[in-house]
Amino acid sequence: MPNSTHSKRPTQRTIAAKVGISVGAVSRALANDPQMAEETRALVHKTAQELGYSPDRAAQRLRTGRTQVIYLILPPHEEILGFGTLLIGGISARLEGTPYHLVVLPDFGHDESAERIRRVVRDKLADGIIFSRTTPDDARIKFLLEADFPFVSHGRSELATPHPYVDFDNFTFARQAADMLIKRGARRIGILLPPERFTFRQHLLHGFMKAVRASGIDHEILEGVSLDSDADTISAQIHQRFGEKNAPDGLILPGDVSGLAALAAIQDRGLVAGQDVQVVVKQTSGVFDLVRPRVASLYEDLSAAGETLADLLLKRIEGTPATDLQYIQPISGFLRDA
Amino acid sequence: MPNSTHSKRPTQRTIAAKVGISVGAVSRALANDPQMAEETRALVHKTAQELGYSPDRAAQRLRTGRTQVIYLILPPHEEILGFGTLLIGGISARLEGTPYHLVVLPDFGHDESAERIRRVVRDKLADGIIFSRTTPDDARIKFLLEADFPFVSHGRSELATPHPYVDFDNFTFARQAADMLIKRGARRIGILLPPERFTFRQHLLHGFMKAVRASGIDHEILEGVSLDSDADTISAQIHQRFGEKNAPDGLILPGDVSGLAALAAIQDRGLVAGQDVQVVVKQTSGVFDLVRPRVASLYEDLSAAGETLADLLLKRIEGTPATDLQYIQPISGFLRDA
DNA sequence: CTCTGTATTTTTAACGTTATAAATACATAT
DNA sequence: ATATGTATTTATAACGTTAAAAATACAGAG
Repeated sequence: MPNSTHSKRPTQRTIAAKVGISVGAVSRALANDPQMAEETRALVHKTAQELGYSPDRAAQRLRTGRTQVIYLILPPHEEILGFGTLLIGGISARLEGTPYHLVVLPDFGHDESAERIRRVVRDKLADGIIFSRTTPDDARIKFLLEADFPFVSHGRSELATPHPYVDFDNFTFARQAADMLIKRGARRIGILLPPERFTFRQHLLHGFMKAVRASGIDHEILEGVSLDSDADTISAQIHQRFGEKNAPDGLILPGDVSGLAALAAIQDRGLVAGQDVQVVVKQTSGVFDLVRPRVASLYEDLSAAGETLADLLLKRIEGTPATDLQYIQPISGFLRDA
Repeated sequence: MPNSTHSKRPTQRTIAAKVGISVGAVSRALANDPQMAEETRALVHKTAQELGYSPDRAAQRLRTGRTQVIYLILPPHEEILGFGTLLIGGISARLEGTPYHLVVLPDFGHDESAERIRRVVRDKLADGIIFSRTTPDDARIKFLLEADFPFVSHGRSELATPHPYVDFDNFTFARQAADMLIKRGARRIGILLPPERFTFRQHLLHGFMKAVRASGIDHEILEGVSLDSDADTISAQIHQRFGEKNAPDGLILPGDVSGLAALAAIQDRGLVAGQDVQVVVKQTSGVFDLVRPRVASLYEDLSAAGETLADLLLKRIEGTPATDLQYIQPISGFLRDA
């Protein structure tokens, strides 16, 4: 007999009985329908408060079709330490005080996130979706646009139809990082990039090339590895590269884990970061404030990104057009190597 | 807008119409009620499949009171890198294939997690709750036991009534860590502990003291800081300690961030970890595989912890008694400093 | 004093599901 | 034939909410 907690929870019916009006009237009073008498509304609100009433989400959802749920699909890869937690923190901060709940679904496997999104839409599991790691021709974005389902992507696409997004300014990051390396006297700079398919690879590359071209500096893109390679692979590859001729003396690492992996490789080679090799990393977690030797780092504020993602999504759900919901997030700060 | 046939989601009514039986019969067939004829059941399942039917969660929830939601309350502090993401990954892995959804709520502010839990219970927002950072006399646990609401805590309490939990074996961690330091020739070992109020502080302390007493080694608990102090504070405090007389030459750091902070302080003092000061850290993220100089580390597998938390919670929801749902998670591996 | 308009409230009818009671069919025992 | 089961299905009601239609009251206009 697990049915111990007998219905002690107040409903609109409870309020209606107490105030002496109909349930429908209570519903509309709580919704602040201007058609209801000011007086009645106040009384209903007061007694609702007294009784500790809170609406039944299931009933609302069944009746209205609005789930009051936001879905967040997390990428399987964590090349950024605490990526998920930071984003979740930001989203939740924005959702605080709204009736929205955040459902989190990590995306194991490869590209099953498309399938997950399909199910969320088909079964109307949420009012809106947030996901990350977009591609220029992102199938998920196409699907969601087609289905006219509210979403905001963390990252851009190159589709003709505009869509809401929040994206870090990776172009400027890469350009500034390259400029920093050059200013410090690097002769040949290298950059580690994300896998080909992701849009932000292009942004990083363009920023990098912009600085490279302006200065005419020797450069390279690290081969055989990407931001998504596991730490050991990155370490090993960079270690090897520094054993070859014409190795770079300046490195751009757009992620916490890859930054650490590169530093480890450099050190294992007997080189000193900041001296023999200039390094600029993109960090989100703050680890590089604690890692020695200190290296220059630029911050991407994922918590703020999360807040903006949620903010734009709520606006999208309320009908704001996509063109007003596109945000490129600036670099939020940087730390000089001591 | 002529639709009605195309975009409408199939319901039990759709199935009933197609098969030619009543809605109630469909419901029971889908539930595999043995009272239903085998034949009918099969037919209903088949057509449900064909129509792409999936039950409406809101309706089920309204009718049955079961939300099919698990709530995870994340601590505000992230002394462990990626704590949230790892735990979420584990929980989600276990929940995969079940009808349960994971709602994540980071706990900003101080101890508002008690308030959040109260609301989850009062408004029946979930079928079960997971939370962490327990105290010996944890108010949340008392409340949930009192309310007879399913939960599993990540961490133990010292309450008389048994409750489900998953807890890392911090006792053994601290004992082994201390033994390692002693074996490496440390003369005075120190440990950084969590704030007083948390249960796992005692476990760490007891493990530490067990090893200390057995060996009679000189020892200390780092003062003026805790695991929850921010990285800068930890760094500064340890830096200062190493400038005083009788400084420890062996350190136990039970967290990623504190480990990094300590290493930074040691290095900033001109000392070498692994040489002048022996260090053992507890890591969950893998960062210490990448940090130089290498230090000894013991792993806490948070992803596995998440899976167990979810597993025990599902069992609890199904009525398994609390005494069968208590798990102390062993150390999952260690990395020797090179 | 009826007519009509306006303000407010009540009634009705769902949303999709499931638990319970009631009904049906058909066999077997009396 | 009537009663008594047994197996299966249907009918009914409800979970709590809200949108739409219908009803009520009461004002001022004619």
